[in-house]
Amino acid sequence: MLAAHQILDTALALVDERGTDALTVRGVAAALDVAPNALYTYFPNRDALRAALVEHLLGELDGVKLPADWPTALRHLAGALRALLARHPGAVPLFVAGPMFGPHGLHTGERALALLAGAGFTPTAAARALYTVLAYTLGFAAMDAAELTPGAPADMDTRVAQRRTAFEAVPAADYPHTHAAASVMATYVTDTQFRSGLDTILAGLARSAASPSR
Amino acid sequence: MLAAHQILDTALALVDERGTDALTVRGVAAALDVAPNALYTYFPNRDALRAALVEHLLGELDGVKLPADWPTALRHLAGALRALLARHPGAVPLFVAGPMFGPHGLHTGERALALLAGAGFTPTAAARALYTVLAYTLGFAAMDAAELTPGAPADMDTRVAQRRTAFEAVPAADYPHTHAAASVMATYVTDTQFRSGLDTILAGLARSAASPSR
DNA sequence: ACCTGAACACCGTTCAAGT
DNA sequence: ACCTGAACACCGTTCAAGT
Repeated sequence: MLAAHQILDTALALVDERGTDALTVRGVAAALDVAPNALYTYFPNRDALRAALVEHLLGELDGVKLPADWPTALRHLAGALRALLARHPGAVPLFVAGPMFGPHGLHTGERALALLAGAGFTPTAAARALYTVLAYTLGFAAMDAAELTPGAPADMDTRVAQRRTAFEAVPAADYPHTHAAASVMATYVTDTQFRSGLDTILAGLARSAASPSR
Repeated sequence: MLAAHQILDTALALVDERGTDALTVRGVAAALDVAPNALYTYFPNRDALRAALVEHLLGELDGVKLPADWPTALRHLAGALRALLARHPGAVPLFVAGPMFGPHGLHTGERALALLAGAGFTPTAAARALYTVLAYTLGFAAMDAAELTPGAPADMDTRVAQRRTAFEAVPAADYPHTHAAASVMATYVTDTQFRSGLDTILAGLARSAASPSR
């Protein structure tokens, strides 16, 4: 007999190995040696399966520790989400299309809001801060995932080399600044770039946290 | 006889009217009263058509004026991108999956980098700043677009009302902070929230722009 | 070069039937 | 309740053929 978690595990394996498009009802069913329509006992349709997979992955964030120091906590949270999406690039389009606000998403969000409230943020400021960090993290992960070919080798050296090749192909005559900056950007390990942007946001938040409007 | 721009116009109309999934080779061909495979004269495959549509839309950013004051310029640029994506929510997944670095994307990027260089940013700092703003804008637009149903009424009053209903459904007992913040967030016109996050980023950038590392 | 008809290997989903 | 066989209306793409 099947079980919902088996279906989700198989779906995740397919997405990780062969990319977003491999997540098909028929493909998952075949991997489970089952008729395609067998899955409809557990999920009403394909989108429900996708949403359940997102929800399943968001569960990993439940274990993230959130220290009382709010910038550190937001760094941990955003870092964990980014790491999660980086581990499953094929799942990123599902997150983008989807329900960040299921039970697990709400639970993590609630923890973050509670933490910010404890740090002196008003409910409004806390919600805005969290939303900003979330949008940045999701957007960054999306651009990151878009660069990865479905079943390609994703080790950092290879990626940096590929980025360099791609960026150096930009004609320096037409795009001088792009060419100059691109040769540097290729060497940025993506983690470094992610933290840089996140630190910028946290610095901005700290500034308004020091003002009366917080 | 067909033309590439006709195909793209039709594809865009389909995406706008019926959502991302309506962008199919056969659907576009049918809308043009043409056999499905006729499109292969102009695009080698479906992904090329999608990429061309993204590129076509990015062309709208060429007209964005970038004043010398860099925070204002970044506000204009990010605002124009967000407005573009808000006008075509069904196209957002294409941007996310896709090639922000075609000719039009490069051109706009180059203009932004030149502007930041003129404001005293090093190539490295300029590239990082632009990437951060881009990630935030794309992530925000993605979450925004995910909320919209394919052919639903998208006027602001309706959306706020729907958001309120959705957020108020969150049980206050389990998620007190979420519930409290959510009732406020529902009333945020999305533009206000977008500018709030963007201002946070710009404030963070201004801080590092004042330091020697810029 | 540009378009069509026909075909291939896929999709998601439904329905009736079996256990 | 859980699964299957068969069918439906779709996909993207290719190939040979026509103009």
